[in-house]
This record gives sequence, structure tokens and C-alpha cells, in this order.
Amino acid sequence: MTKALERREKLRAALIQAAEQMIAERGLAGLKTRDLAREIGCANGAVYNLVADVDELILRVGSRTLLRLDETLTLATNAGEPSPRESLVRIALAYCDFAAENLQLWRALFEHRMETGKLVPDWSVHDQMQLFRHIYQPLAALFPGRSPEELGITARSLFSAVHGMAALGLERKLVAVPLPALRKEITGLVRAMIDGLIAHDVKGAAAAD
Amino acid sequence: MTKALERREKLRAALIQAAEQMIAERGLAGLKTRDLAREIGCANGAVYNLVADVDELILRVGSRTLLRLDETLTLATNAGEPSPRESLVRIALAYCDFAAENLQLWRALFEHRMETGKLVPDWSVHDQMQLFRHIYQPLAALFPGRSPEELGITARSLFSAVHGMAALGLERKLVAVPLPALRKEITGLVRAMIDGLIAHDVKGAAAAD
DNA sequence: AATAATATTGAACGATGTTCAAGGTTCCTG
DNA sequence: CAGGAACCTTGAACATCGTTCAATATTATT
Repeated sequence: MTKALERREKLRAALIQAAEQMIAERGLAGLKTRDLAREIGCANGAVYNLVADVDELILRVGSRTLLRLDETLTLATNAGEPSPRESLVRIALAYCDFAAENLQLWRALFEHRMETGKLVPDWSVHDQMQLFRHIYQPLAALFPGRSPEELGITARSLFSAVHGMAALGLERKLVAVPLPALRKEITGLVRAMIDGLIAHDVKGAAAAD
Repeated sequence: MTKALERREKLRAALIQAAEQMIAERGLAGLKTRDLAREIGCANGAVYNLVADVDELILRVGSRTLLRLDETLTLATNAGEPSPRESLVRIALAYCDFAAENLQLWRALFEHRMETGKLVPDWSVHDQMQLFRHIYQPLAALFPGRSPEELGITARSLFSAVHGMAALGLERKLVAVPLPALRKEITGLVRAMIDGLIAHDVKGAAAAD
């Protein structure tokens, strides 16, 4: 029993790794089951013993990408002990850099759409939630008056805004912007957002008095 | 000569309209040439007399979507004569509302990727540039000290940030957020960004003295 | 009206994801 | 250790795409 399952797991790992490399090199649309099968040395049909369908395969690669992204953001947060404000800037820049360095894999996270009717499995959804965690902590330090729910919403908004800048900035479709310029823009806008949010907080508190 | 070309143009218009409706109903992935041909009453192969390939078809639909979006933003800008700051908020909300009401068509604008090697035609690129124009004017009023280039960059950053909030907010993948909540978040963050940018401007000017 | 030019057709091609019966391996049991 | 049960692997076959093209039908010109 061990022999068969062992080989299966080995092949599975190889499959996911091959898929990761293929997406990284040729984009999500360049992922082909026949190429994958040739790569890991098995028949085309055998892929479906290792994985239910390509949707699952893409999700598994996405999970790995999210994990690496998470590690990157963790590293960015722990570098030195800057103010919460600068911590958020660092996180945003780390996100941008990760996207630039893992462009195709990062795009695959957002480009992929499940075939209609099939819903994303729990383990995949759970992975995605973890990302906001990094933003949450500095935000909580900056806005001690806000409830956890409010902080969660603000965290998601901030994340989304930075994501949008990276997404459109790294896109060739709209004007291509050089990476250093994009980093500078993100830095400026994150600082502006935070300062603006702080100012509103003060105003709100004053009005509440 | 007129008879043939006339029919051709009629069919072309019908094709693009059918494609638009099909994308709106079933998403970009639901666009099938055979269904389109049946819809407009011609053979599958005839589609390629009206259009070079589906890429062009998608781009043509995108052009129409961008045009409607442009009209929507124009309307939002001209409604009343609010301050530049509130004008920007209105534009952002109009963008969000348009995305929500034209979800699939709006997604198609960003989901579509040309097959590698083929580049987007000029007329399509030109369409996309026009969007920043709406943001540019209020920004110029708010930041008279900035150069046109700087304003253009800020406009794109602001647009990208709002786009990101709409994109992730309207996505089912990350937590689904109700539209009113999303609008409120966008309003808050746009105001914060602008106020933050203004504060930085003042600080920068003071430091320059 | 005859002929040249052009448009339209739908069958066929090559890819692609997915399935499945046939045949091979591996594992448990007597 | 032998033999059967359970499982795995295979590669051919299927359905569905976008796209092409020789044959046919239509339109325009002389």
C-alpha cells in the first residue's frame, strides 16, 4: 500500500511543481495537461488520478504562491521596527515587488475563474484570508479607537487599493510604468491614505465630543 | 457594390452587439463563435469575414464598454458643481456603480489577454487613455503646483487604487462585500487619499521654502 | 446576358480538457 | 508463496473550441 501511495504523492508533487513552472513561464493560458504529463513522465489521462481537474491544479499552485507571498510579507513586516505607518509602506512595496518578480503566478491568482457553478474549496478560501493579517496589525496600532470589524474593512480597502496600483501598473495594457516609478507612487499614495485616514479619525473623534 | 457592403456592415454591427450581450450574460469565457453565428443568422465561418478573430471582436466590445463608461463618468462629473474633492468622490462612485451594473463587460476589459506576440491595436489603446481625463481636471484644480506629467501620474494612481477596491470588492473570490458598504469604503478612502496628498503638498512646499 | 469578382458556406483541421475500457501492478489473504 | 481482489496507468476516443479553405452562391461589370 505504501509503495503505490508514495509514488502517487511523488508524482502529485511533481505535477504541481511542473504546473507552477509552466504558469510562471507561459502564463495561465499556457498550462496544458499533455505538456504536464510529458514533463512528469506519465500519460495524459494519469493527470486525473493526481488531481480532479485543472481547476484544482491551478488552485494548488495558487496556494503555493499565496504561501510564498505570505512569507515575503512577514519578512517585510519584521525588518527593523519602524513605525506602523512605515511598516504599511514596506508591506505595500513588498507586495508590489513580489508581484513584479512573480508576475505570471501572481496574475494567475486573480485571473483564474472557476467554471460556473463550481465553488472554490474551503482550503483555498482560507489561504486568501491570511493576507489581510499583515496589514491588520499596524492598522490596529494606528487606529486604537476602531473596532476589529472596522479595522478588517480598512485593511481590505488598503490592500485592494495597493493591489489595484500594482495590477494596473504592471499591466502592459494601460501605460507601462517602470517599476521604480511604481514603487514611488505606491509609497506616496499609501502614506497619503494613512495620513488622510488619521486626519479623518481625529475629526470624527472631535465631532463626537 | 453597395448592397454587399451594406449587408456586411449590418451583420458586423449585429455580431458585435450579440457578442456584447453574450459576454454580459455568460462572461468572457462564454463567448463562442458558433453561438454568435447562430444568433446573427450566418455560418460559423462567416464570422471571420466580419472580424479578423475573436480577439478583435472582444476589443470591439471593449471599446463600446469604455465608451459607455466614459459617458457615465462625464455625467458624474457634470452633476452639480461640487468641489474638486467631491467631484473625485463622485467619479470614483460612478466607476464603482458602472462596474457593478456591467460586471461581466467591465471584467472583460481587464481579463482579456491578447495571444502572446500580437499587440493591441492603436484604436483600442487610445480608448483606454481617455479614462484618466475625468480625474485629471479636478486633480489639476486641487494641485495647481504640479506639472502635467505629475498630475498624469497621480491621476493614474488614484484611478488604479479605486479600480482595485472595485475589482476585489466585487469579486466573489475574496470576501463578498455588499455594494453599499463598498461605496462607503471607496468614498472614505478617496477622501483620505486626497486629503493626504494635499497635506503632503503643503509640507513639500514648506520644505522647499 | 455572360463573365469576372466577391461573399458565404459548412465540412474539416488541429488543439484541448476530460473520460473510459483494457491491460498491468500492487497488495492482501489463505 | 500463490492467486485473486483492488487499484493504477494507459492511450485511444469524445466533445468542444477557434480557425481555415475549397466549393458554391451571390453580386457587380461589361
